Amino acid sequence: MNIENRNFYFKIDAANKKIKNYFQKKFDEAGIDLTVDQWLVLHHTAQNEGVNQKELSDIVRKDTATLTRIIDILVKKDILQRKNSEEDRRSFIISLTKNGKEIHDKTYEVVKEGRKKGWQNLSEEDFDNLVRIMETINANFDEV
Amino acid sequence: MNIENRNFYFKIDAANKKIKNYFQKKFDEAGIDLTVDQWLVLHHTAQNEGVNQKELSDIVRKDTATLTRIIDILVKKDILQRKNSEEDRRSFIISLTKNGKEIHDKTYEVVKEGRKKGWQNLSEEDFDNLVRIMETINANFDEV
DNA sequence: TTAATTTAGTTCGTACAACAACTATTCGTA
DNA sequence: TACGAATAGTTGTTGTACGAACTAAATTAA
Repeated sequence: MNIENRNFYFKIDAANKKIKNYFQKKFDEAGIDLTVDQWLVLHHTAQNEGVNQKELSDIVRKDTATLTRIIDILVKKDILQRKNSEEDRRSFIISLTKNGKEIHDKTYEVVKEGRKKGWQNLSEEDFDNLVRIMETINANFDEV
Repeated sequence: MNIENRNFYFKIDAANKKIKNYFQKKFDEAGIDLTVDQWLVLHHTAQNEGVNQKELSDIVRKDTATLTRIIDILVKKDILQRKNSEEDRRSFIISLTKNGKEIHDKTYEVVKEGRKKGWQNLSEEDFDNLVRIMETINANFDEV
């Protein structure tokens, strides 16, 4: 196939939406009041205790404006909390509330089930290839 | 790696955003007044002359509500046109205007350049694998 | 053939994505 | 140390995503 006709974006975008919708449906069914993006922020906060919003925005790959709004929602839901940084008065340190920890644990189980389901008929090697391809594309589009 | 820890969605979502942003930047630089999603609708309309909105929504993988709004915008921009279907008075047949054809041709060149750039350091086999993996995931999440 | 159901398309509400403009604070350098 | 540049975070705007409610037309069933 001619390289110019490799419409990988369309394929990736379609799968991306499908995955997101599936996880959202599972959250809804499980009575979990979170969007998939809210969960991503919760999850990466759980795995990176003590980071500020700027650092978190790099980790979750959302710009700071988007992240501000998602954190606002999660704070309202008593899942995350902002604390003033002692080193930098412009910054907030983000962490999970007690409630947030419980919701994360519960939700993580649902996520793991979804990952299993999504990877049926695919191998370890497929995963490695997928990651490599995604990261190569990412690098190809870095800083023109 | 434990299957449950294969967070493929996060990888795919990150690459997806990167690709979309790159193409958008190229459109902007080329003076093309289209979003990437608008271009997708334009492109698939060009390749499927004579379909109605419902059929087009399946083809471009956007729900009918989203598609209605994108078509509204493209009609305002004199790129697409709605014609009443003769078989079904609820339906519109979507097609390109003369201007739409010109914009599609011009823009397609930019898209092809982007595809080449995005696929650097990747092979024919990688493309086949990517397509297979995306389609397998899609199937895995079909109709639970 | 009427009545109930389904379908094509639109509109509404909420959330995410990106960019731009803005405030407050910190950093770099003269 | 004082001033200009850079940085953390917020807000506004436009566009897309999706479910839900809705209209009008087509289809199916009684």
